[in-house]
Amino acid sequence: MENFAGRLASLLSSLVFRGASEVHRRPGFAVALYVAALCGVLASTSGKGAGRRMSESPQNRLLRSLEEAGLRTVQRRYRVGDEIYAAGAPADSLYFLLSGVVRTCKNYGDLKEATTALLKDEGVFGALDLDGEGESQQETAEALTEARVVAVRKSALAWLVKRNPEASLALLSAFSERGRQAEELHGILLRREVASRLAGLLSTLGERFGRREAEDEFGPVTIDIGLTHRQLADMIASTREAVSKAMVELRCEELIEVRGDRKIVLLDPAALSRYAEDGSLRRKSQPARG
Amino acid sequence: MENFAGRLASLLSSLVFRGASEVHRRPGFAVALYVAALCGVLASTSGKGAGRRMSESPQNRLLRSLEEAGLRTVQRRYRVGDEIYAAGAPADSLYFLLSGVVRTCKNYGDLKEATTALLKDEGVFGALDLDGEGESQQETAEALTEARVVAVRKSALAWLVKRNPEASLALLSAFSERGRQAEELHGILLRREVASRLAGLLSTLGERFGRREAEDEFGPVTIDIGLTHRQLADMIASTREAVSKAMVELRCEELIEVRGDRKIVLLDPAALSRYAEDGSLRRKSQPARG
DNA sequence: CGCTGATTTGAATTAGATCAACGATGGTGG
DNA sequence: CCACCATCGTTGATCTAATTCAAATCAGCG
Repeated sequence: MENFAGRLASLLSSLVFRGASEVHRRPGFAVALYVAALCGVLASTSGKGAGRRMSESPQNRLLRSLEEAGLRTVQRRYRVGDEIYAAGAPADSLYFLLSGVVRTCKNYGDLKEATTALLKDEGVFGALDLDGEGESQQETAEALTEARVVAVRKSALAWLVKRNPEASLALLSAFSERGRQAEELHGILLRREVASRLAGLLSTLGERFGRREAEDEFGPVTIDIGLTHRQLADMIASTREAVSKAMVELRCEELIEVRGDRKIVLLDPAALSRYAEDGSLRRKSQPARG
Repeated sequence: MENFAGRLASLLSSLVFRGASEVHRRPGFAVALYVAALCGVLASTSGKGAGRRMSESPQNRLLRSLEEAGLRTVQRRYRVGDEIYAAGAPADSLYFLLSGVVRTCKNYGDLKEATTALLKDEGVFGALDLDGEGESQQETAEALTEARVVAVRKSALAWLVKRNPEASLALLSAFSERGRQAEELHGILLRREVASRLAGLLSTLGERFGRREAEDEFGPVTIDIGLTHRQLADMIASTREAVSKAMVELRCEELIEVRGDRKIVLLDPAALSRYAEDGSLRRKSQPARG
């Protein structure tokens, strides 16, 4: 397979010509590169392993590349409520979520805080760039459940990106996934009524954190994380009380249901997202327009 | 300089080992790579040119890499109001703005539309990923002024990323810049009062499109694009009328001024952004708290 | 058991969307 | 050049929806 030869060639050439100048700045990297080359070779000679890698998530491929390059990464475990980083902390690393749920939130107005992103089991967070070394985090990240997180220094990622094209693609993919999610939240915030925003939020939470009750494609979906009304409110720019009232409304419409352990069940995801679009269900059956 | 040797080595190795397998799929690419290698070498031997390149914007470096690789890119000019792509169009390309102002907007609820991004003279737009080839655009993009735009097929970018590490960094940088902007807009949308959201919006528009009146660091800033109240309203999830009233309020507070040609002048950018944070200026001098 | 924090409900208040009307502006076509 | 029309900016009145304030219930936890 040319894949094998290609990887070997590019890794070696980087090593010989470019890595050399890095050696005095980053002792140990030259060795790491040799290791990387060897690992790459060994991995791709095992046909089955290579095949499985193709179906791996981009993030896993990226992290594996880091390991293979022997770059030091810090994996850490957090418990419920633990702070991963606070606003103002140096933004010199990116964080990759391996398992658990993490949320990032922005503080503003001195006492208000707003959840800006919610990640589960995968995804990158931290200031999403590779250059802003000197800057500081704009938001706070905390674990909502037990979580395993890998912190990678941006300089290490930049180094890897320059040498490993697969890693570049993986990182780009991680960035764009986050972009997609941000856009989705943005769309939700544009709705005027609280109930609409809430419906939209629950709808996308269902898509991302949902667990289907049955194998039924359109059946009920349970949102698998416990969220307080306060947290929901923080995501849709509203208040606890308003969320509480909106929940009643959605329950009356039989769009959702709240289980004993506070988890939310979307009874009819499709109708819920329609509700979010239309602002409400005032006109139930008016498909014909114009 | 090792830079020169490194580039040559990595380009050639890609060509020999990896490029070979691409040839039958993409005729002409092998030749492109030779050209790229040559251009790279020639460019970096000219000391001054290499120096200038370092200070080039990442986007320019990226586009230059594309040219150097001989990849076909489509540059197009648009006039005021022209549509660059519509929602639903195939999302197989990314668009790089060279000059002019472009806005992207989302339509929802059948007749409402919301501006999701505003770009000037540079920046990437279109669905920001390299993989979603089969998908379609979720938003519409249109030129607000005369604009020059380069459309690049995602497949070409992916191809380039795999071979040119500099391009990867440039693309990552472009993505993260958009991410930053999206986050900023997100933060603005979270404020409750229209006047606050408007102040926040004008504040960031000032940073991005502003022109200082004097060399004074904190002096007035003029927003260099003409925006109607309707367009402002579309960015902060509000209405023309509400924007009109909020503008009066900001004018009374002497935070902004509207010039004859409708351009908005931020009289005190710092105070304006404070206004956005606090929700208002009710307490003018209450720095001590607790 | 008495905390604390989450949820729920209600009443009062206010912000903003909606509706309507008018002058100003700017572009179009005769 | 002017009549015409569409859009823009502005203002006021009205009405809905959401925030705010207040208070009661409930749940988990040390």
